[in-house]
Amino acid sequence: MAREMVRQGGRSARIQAEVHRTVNELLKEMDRGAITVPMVAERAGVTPSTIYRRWGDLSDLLADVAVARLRPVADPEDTGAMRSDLEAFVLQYVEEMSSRVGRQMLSDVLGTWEGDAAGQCCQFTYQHLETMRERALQRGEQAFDVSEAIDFIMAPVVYHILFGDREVTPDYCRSVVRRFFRT
Amino acid sequence: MAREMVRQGGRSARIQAEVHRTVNELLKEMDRGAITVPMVAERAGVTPSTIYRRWGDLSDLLADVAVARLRPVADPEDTGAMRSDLEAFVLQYVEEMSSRVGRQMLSDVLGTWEGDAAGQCCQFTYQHLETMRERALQRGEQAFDVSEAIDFIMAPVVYHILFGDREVTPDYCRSVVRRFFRT
DNA sequence: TCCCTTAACGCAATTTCTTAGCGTTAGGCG
DNA sequence: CGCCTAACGCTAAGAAATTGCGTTAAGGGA
Repeated sequence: MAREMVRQGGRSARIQAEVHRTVNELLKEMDRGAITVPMVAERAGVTPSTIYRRWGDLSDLLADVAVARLRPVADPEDTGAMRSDLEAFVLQYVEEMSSRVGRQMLSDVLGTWEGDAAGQCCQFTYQHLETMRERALQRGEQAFDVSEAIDFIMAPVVYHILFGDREVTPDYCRSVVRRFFRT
Repeated sequence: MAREMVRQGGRSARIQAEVHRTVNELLKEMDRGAITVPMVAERAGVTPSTIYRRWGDLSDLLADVAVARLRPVADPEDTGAMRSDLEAFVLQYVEEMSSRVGRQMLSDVLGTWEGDAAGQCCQFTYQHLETMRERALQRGEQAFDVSEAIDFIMAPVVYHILFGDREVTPDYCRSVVRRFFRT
């Protein structure tokens, strides 16, 4: 579910916003597994059936909220050089994703294939990397390949966040970027 | 849930096996989202309350089944050389994980933190890589670092399976291994 | 501007799933 | 062989999910 709204103004948009806000609020207060649709509905001031009809079920709703939250609001910071741009980006990404809530958002996104949530989030990353690549080109730097940056930088970081097999520290992030430039 | 059984013989073990078998069967027949606890219970010939008590809820059960299925039954094939060992391993891993069911198992494992399912699966990979490393040492090859193999080989492959942003073809797998040895 | 169409919502009844109490069965140990 | 109790089955109560139907209010056209 969470399809694009046919009607995007007024009541429908208000409810969507309110439900999203409520989910984010609950996500901070309690464990993801403790959240239920009726609970969200009551706090948001709507009836459960509204949520079920619009989003399908709880997983789809959570995935939809996650995608909305992961959707970038601005271009990645311009630090003046390609390498520091990449470093800043991955550090911020990890900062957001390795928290409890961030980790849960990731698995919510990966656990559903409604509206291709995973693909969408992936696109956000691609777009950011592409922006950084073009910036590098304009500076006259020897630019990098976006899909290689995914493989060398993003993939390891995401892997360790998801599987929890090692701390994803800032130092580790920097070492990953360093390794990328030694290819 | 899915804790280690206190009693590991007889009825308890029979039920666990039957429930696992049933889940795997259903996973082949229908979409993961269509499966319910009562459905599993009926087919397995047990009451729903047994499943709820033992596994907690559907996600925990699915994660438990996934971990059991991912648990290796044998050491990775010995192909005679380190590089071909790694290639064979990643090819088989991808073969299993990039199917619809495999993809679902992965997200089930990542979507729960009961019994550290994700960590367990990760351990299986580590163990296999470690086996291959030791084999390489015995052959007198210059062995690789296991955690680097994770970052260079497994992470990209898993990333693309999960996010679905590109086909993980055998050619791609081989190119990932090739890249690893050019470090 | 006002009306018409219909997407989206609220309400309520129904169905299905989940939880919990309690008695029963059957491992595992002395 | 018999005791202890983990684990199961049954059942009832509670919560969540689904569905039909009437109502509200976007959005488009006269």
